[in-house]
Amino acid sequence: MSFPLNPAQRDAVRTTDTPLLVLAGAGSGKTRVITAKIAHLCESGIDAARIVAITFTNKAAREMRERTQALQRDAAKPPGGGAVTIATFHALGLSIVRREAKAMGLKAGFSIFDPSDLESIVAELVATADRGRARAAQWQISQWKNALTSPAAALAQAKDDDQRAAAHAYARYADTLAAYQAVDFDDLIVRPLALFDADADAAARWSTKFAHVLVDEYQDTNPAQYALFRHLVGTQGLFTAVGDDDQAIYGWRGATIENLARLHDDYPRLRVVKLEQNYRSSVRILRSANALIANNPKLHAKKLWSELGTGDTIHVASCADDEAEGEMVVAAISAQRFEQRGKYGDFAVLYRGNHQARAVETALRAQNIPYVLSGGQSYFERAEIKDIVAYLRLVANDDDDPAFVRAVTTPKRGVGESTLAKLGEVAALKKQSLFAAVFEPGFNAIAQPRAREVLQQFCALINDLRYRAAKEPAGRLLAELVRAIGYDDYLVATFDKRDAQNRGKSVQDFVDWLSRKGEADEKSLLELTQMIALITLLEGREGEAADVVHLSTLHAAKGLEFPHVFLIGLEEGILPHREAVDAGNVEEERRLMYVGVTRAQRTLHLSFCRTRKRAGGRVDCRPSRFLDELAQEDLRYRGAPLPADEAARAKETGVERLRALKALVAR
DNA sequence: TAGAGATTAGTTTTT
DNA sequence: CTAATCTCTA
Repeated sequence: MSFPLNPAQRDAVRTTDTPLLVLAGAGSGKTRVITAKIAHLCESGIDAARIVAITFTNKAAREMRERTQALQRDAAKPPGGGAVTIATFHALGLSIVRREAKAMGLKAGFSIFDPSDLESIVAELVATADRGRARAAQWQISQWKNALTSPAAALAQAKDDDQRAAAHAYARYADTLAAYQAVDFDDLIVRPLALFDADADAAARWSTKFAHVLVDEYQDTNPAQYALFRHLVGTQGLFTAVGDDDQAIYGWRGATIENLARLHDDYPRLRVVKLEQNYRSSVRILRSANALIANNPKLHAKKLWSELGTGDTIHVASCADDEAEGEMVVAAISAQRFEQRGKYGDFAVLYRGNHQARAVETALRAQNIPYVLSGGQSYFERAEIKDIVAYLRLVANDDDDPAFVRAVTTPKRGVGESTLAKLGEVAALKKQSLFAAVFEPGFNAIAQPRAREVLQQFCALINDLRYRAAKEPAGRLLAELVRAIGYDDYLVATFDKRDAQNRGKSVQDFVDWLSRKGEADEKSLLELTQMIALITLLEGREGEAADVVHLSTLHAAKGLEFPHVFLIGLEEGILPHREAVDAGNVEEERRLMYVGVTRAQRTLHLSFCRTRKRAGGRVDCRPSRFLDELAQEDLRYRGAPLPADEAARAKETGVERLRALKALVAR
């Protein structure tokens, strides 16, 4: 870990007087370069408070923070002034919105709506009961926001009725959210930009705040993020953008590779440094990765090399179906762990879509092998956590109607659809929140006495908590809240014993986590509530770095590495995904495969299924075209049984192995 | 209003 | 074949 930087890395670290783009291949030590550069900037006399490093995921931000701190300890030099800001784009945006809330017309306790909160709101705006249609409109609005397209422009470029309906909804969207005193995820980037356009003072505040801006995973920025980046860079124009065009996998979220080309135009003094030495994978793995990605047209040609030795051949397995594939993977993990005296934590199983984890999970559970699922449903998306968070949101912001509805109906307390409908009528009439409508004479007149009483009690509880939130510790209030609403009783009554216990445990973990967080960072309940909306990881558990098999989507695996990687479901329609093929996005799918292959340090297992269960029946599958694009001489067939005659042939060269495989599949 | 049972859709990645 | 939504009854 402490071996010296290579010449290219050193170059990247020491270039501080001109804008810099670092093209960092997979495993080329980019996080190391960023952290070393932060340390270097501090040493060269820049106040740490004037340095910002931006990442895309909370996990990456956390890792960078840890490594920066470690480096500063080693340097035995107290960091001057404040601390370096290390945050995701969205967390950074949140701190801007928070600081400028008043200027944006938001109260301090504004809510952050997640997509599920917005779904019904958008459904109403486009006047549809069809969920698919509502979500399409929601997605479209998000695309427009990330592309910095105004509602008027959106309407002008709308191609069909659905898009026109979405554009009309988009025009009213901002006002609707304002009524709830809420912002969505995209707003965390877009609203600061709007403020900077309208308010020169605020614009200047943020364009001069940082002397150096570092961005990780630059290839994944979308136009809105790029605009924010440019603004933070300001007129001084000093930054370090680190990225890899071969790992751009968020095009569907509006990220555009053109941002790489744009950097040259917007900053003519831009220097480019390439990092091509890979410190992660064996030669065979890299050879296949290079061969694969060579099929994509390239802006900056790049060829990774490694000094880590030839390594094992890459295994390719054909499986009868997804169930067999799961069992094959688990059997291979058991055997390999035994042979190499490895740990479960050395293994990762990667796949295109979350649903593919299921078969592997089943097989792992059958063998009692511990595992973690990353990139699937996150901790904060679990129903029990969202229940509790709904109360917190309501305490922070009583205009938050979605939070009100969720909180008031969980646990069940005798307020149902008809009461909520009446409340909604009054609220709409008076242009008030649901919370405020509870105390309206008009509502009193039409509500059932019992429901009315329950509602008033509920609001009293929320008001009490709000009153105390300013002075009492967040953890204690939360614990009291959970008790006051009888949440444990609700769990026991609603779920079977085991499930109730699990959910109760995760609520308890949440209370503990928030208590610690509140004490450590001196955060108020309000700040913690807003932060929760952005956090996607179970932070508490991660510190343990448990010895468990990792299951992850390819997207969520970016930036990670494992000694042994299993890449499953390599079939046409899955990787590349059918929708992507139809939309002509095979190149992005290829980069996704490339990301998967380059996660592996020592061994790589590829597999595909010949058939797959779907909607009750069975569907035939064909191996992915990407298998053909790997370095065939490094592949070896293994796994599911081949007929004897083909097994003999399969022992020969990789090309023939693959042909034998395909012949088998063709039947 | 709330929970049990019937019905019907279901195809990708996430801050 | 699931899982989530919808409908019906106590």
